[in-house]
Amino acid sequence: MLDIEMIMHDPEYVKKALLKRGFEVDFKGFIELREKRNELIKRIEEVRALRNKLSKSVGEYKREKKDTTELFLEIEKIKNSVDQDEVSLEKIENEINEFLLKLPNLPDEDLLSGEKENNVVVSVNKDQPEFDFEIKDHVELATSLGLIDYERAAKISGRGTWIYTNLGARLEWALLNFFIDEHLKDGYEFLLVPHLLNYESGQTAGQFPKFKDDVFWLEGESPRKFLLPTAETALVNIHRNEILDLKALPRKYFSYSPCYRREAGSYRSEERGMIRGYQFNKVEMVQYTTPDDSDDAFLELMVKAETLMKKLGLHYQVSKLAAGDVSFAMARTFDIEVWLPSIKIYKEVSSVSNSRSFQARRGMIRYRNEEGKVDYVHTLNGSGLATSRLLPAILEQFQTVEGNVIVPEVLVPYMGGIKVLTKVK
RNA sequence: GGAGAAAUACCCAAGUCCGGCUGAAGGGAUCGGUCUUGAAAACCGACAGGGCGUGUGAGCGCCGCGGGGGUUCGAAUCCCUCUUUCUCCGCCA
Repeated sequence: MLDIEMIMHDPEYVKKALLKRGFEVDFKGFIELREKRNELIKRIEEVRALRNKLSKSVGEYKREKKDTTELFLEIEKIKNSVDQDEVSLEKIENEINEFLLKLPNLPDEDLLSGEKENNVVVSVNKDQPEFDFEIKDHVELATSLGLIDYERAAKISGRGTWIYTNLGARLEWALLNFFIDEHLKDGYEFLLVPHLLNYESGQTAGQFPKFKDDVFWLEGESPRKFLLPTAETALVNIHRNEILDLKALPRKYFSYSPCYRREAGSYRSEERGMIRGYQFNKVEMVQYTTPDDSDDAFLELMVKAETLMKKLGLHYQVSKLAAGDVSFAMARTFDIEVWLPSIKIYKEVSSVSNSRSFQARRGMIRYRNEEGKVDYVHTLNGSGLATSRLLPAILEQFQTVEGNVIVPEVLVPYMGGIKVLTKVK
């Protein structure tokens, strides 16, 4: 949610900033609604003040055994005078709210405008791996090495799913455990969250109302619940409607969860195997900070995510997203994209974002500053990392001429000492 | 799933039967002070926050006793509804 005062004071600025991400708005109607709202509030409150005063007198009169006929006459006169105004006010408040909930976050000043094409690669780790043999893609490798079973997954679930089998399951779990240990070392709090969330959580995170068709809803649940599309949705909601102590900031959390996404219509031909599915695993980091600290926190999350990639020894690039490619709730996003040799494409395995006060405003997540004043926190999140996309990258980047895969050194302890994935008989 | 009980401020807790002098007793925590070499204890003092409207401002007003609605001149208190927590029973990993 954007700051209403900011819109009221400088609608042109907001309009221009949103245009950078390709979002067109006109605030004229909105400003009129706000003005109308304030007018109504003034009128209603005046009448209420008078009524309160008179009602209080009734009590006093009764105690003193005075006649209250006069008072009741007066109350009767004003009683229904603002009924219509109250109805209008409620309607206007709803309209205002709906409008605000549909506005995306303002992109940071330094972002380029435009869509994906304007993303900028800001750094690269290692050279593209070169192979002097014909490489296999991760589907071939996973199948021949017995790591993934796509067919039986289709049988028991449907398309867009897979089963991690044997060493495949172990490798996926090794990644998760490795990441968890790294975050614990850095002092982040480990939370395992519910996967079924309520509507308010989706609204605060910024998924709803705009993207409520992108998640899986549970039938027959009342109030309705959806499957979390990322642990961020849960983590960013745990302090909803709270005022945090300054001493409690920054808060640094991480969680592992499967991520459930409908990905309606976004399936692309090169996205075979486990590049895009209805369910994938991810470790997610979230920070709550003061506004002053959020830029540092962003860097910290970035470094943490990149460090994991470096320790795995993968070739990747970091992209600074253009305003139009930054998601609805975020002011800035850097993606870490891993190289997939078979399709010669970099695919996102981590997305580090600063929402600034956008989510905090939606969820009334606040803190008390040095002067004792209440202000919104900043929320940030970063994948650390999406394992289900990492596994294909590891298979492809670390494959050998024999069709085996070298296990990244940092994962070997988590694999029970297994250094190479070879074909099982 | 069934049957009960509850939700009051940072925490505990009174008030709810019998609606008005209750924006809410009391205690703890916290903060400030006295005392002390320092600390503890004791004592004294402060301590309802938050949202919204209005005003340059001190302030004033509206809404706030889990959320939403209703009854009433007036609701923490009465009614409806939702959510959550606890206890018991059933079922189950």
